[in-house]
Amino acid sequence: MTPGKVTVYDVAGEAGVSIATVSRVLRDHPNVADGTRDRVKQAIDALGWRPNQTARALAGKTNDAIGIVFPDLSGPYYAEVIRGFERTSGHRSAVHILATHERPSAHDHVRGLAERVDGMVVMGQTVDDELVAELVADGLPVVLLARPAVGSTPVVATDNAGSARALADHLVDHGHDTVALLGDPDHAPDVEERFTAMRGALEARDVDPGEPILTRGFEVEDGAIAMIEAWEAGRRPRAVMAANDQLAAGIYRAADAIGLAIGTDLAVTGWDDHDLAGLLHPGLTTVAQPMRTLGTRAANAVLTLLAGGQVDSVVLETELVVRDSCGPDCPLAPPLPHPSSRSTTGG
Amino acid sequence: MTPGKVTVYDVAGEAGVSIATVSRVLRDHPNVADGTRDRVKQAIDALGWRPNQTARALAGKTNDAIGIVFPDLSGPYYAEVIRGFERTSGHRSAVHILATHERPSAHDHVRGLAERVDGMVVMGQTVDDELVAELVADGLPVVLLARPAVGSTPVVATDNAGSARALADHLVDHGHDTVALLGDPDHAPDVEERFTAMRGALEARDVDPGEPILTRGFEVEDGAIAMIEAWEAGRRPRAVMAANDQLAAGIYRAADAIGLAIGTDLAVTGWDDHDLAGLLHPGLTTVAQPMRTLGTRAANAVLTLLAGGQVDSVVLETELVVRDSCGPDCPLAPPLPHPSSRSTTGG
DNA sequence: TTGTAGGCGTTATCAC
DNA sequence: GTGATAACGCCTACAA
Repeated sequence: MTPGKVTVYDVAGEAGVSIATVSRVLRDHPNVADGTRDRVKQAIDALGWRPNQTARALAGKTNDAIGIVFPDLSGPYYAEVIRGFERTSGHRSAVHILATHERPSAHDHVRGLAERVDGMVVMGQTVDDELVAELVADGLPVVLLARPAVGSTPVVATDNAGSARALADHLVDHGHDTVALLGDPDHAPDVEERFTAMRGALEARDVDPGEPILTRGFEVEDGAIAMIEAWEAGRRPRAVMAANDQLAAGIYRAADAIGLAIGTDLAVTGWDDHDLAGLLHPGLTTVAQPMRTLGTRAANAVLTLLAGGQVDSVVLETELVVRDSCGPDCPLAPPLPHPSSRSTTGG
Repeated sequence: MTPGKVTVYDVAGEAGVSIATVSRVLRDHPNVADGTRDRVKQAIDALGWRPNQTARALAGKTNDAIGIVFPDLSGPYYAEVIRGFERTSGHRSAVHILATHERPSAHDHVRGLAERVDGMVVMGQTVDDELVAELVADGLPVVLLARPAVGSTPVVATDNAGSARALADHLVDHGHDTVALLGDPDHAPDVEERFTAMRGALEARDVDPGEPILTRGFEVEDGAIAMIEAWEAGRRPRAVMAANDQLAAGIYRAADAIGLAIGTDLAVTGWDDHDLAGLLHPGLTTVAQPMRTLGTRAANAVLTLLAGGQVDSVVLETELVVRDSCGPDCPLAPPLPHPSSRSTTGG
């Protein structure tokens, strides 16, 4: 049986035709007599033949695959993007997902991936500009996702600056006059964008955020540690804007340890609208990103590129999700103690 | 420039040798004169040659890649597994991640992936037994992850039954005598295992869990909806054991809507020890799985298989994480209002 | 130690 | 319509 070993030659022999004809039938080429076509088709599934993908790729055609490179896969963010991506592109190509995890070998892995796909999506700070440029120069269709532009390569992104400013303004409206930023802008371009916009909005209202409280990653634990250390070092913000929801959750934990009440003693905001964000106590004020749409758009973009089309960059809207962690008596927050009306399933 | 177009022939020409020698140098074959080796190496990086992976694979050798198939990528579970997996195998091979999302085309995608890798890890209910058997029969090294065995294919799994029983017992110890199961056992073999064990433990203590409250998925929203519907249908459990933490979080939401207090009116347990589980209010009692280790073990297993070695199945220990959602005055729960001592970064 | 030549399984360009 | 046959880029006996 072992269907992996059947080749065009076997099928051709079985059907009494040449391999060229088998190939034509496979690719639905018009110039094949109906009778022949039937015979070949019968031979194909009699033998259970499936064309060897590697050989097909070598012969100069397509890999029938698209690659997507992520910095990491944890958190609520990526899974949804992938979902959107696969829903859109998965019917036409295989999707190879690569997580670089900031490994030094990332460069090689990306290059390796590039050889196995027909197009590639690059998300965040995973691949440096130089490599992106090389890939593009090699003729590989590339789409950038939530990442600064490189040359004229199309970018699909979400609006960081707008919501960042809105969030900062909202905090100032609450009366907070000492607010700090918490995260690691150096390892995530979108975080850097957010921080820059937040700082701008705060300074415009005469609030100086000072130096960001640096974290060593973007997990709950990282946020808790950084916050506690900052506190012990004498930092006394009344409001902290975290780079994402998990770091924000870390602040909840730190507040617990320090003896601070979130919302009253210390305002906190996050980013992403994590699926459990609304169930924290108090509910976390954050920013929702259209993650699945991000994936869908990226997929459509590569597919268009593959088809030889032109793609323009897009910036998708983000949405403020105001709950209670931003401060007491929030004019925008819903009334319930556990604000939970917001759906997490998204669009 | 375009390095993608350089071939062995170019390098051979540049170095004044044959392609065979180039190939030998590349593969560190011993029988090459030192001088020749140097000349070839210089030529290689003078031209920036990188062997074409597709051609290499076609020539009958290796794909330099391992595949890993997941049912889905959302939730706290998979990202960690992948992390462990890539840490271990990533230096030696590329890793192709495939999420099937229960698509009907999953079968084809898995077959397609099988052609591009040297070995494969299959997690959960993503691939039916028949296909697994086919792949194995075709000679592909396969490792099963958190999935029922198929033939003698090695399985890496976590202990579902033990912790499930412990969790059920703990609930009964709390005095709960009407407990329900919530989830979708039909679409996740590990959930089925947990439910079976829970049911057994409950019945041994004369508690009848009745029919599980069925959900349509494993997201927060799915849990909330199912719980509310069950309540409206007259179901009145005093304790609910959810299949995972997200569904459990959904119960928190439902409880809010219904007007029930988690921990007192309604006990809840989850599974996975989601990174925010300890920050829910009250903290969620759940079960921690060694997710990264799961990935590490799986990776080691395929690597061993690739090297021609033998691999035995393993079952990794899981750990009860008792917080407050299981009921008031829990003898095992930590004293703080927001129990948060447990690290989420894992081992 | 090094080179020649025949695959690996398709696709695609020619003739017929 | 159909069939040889030359790529595609590399690996690897087998020779030299």
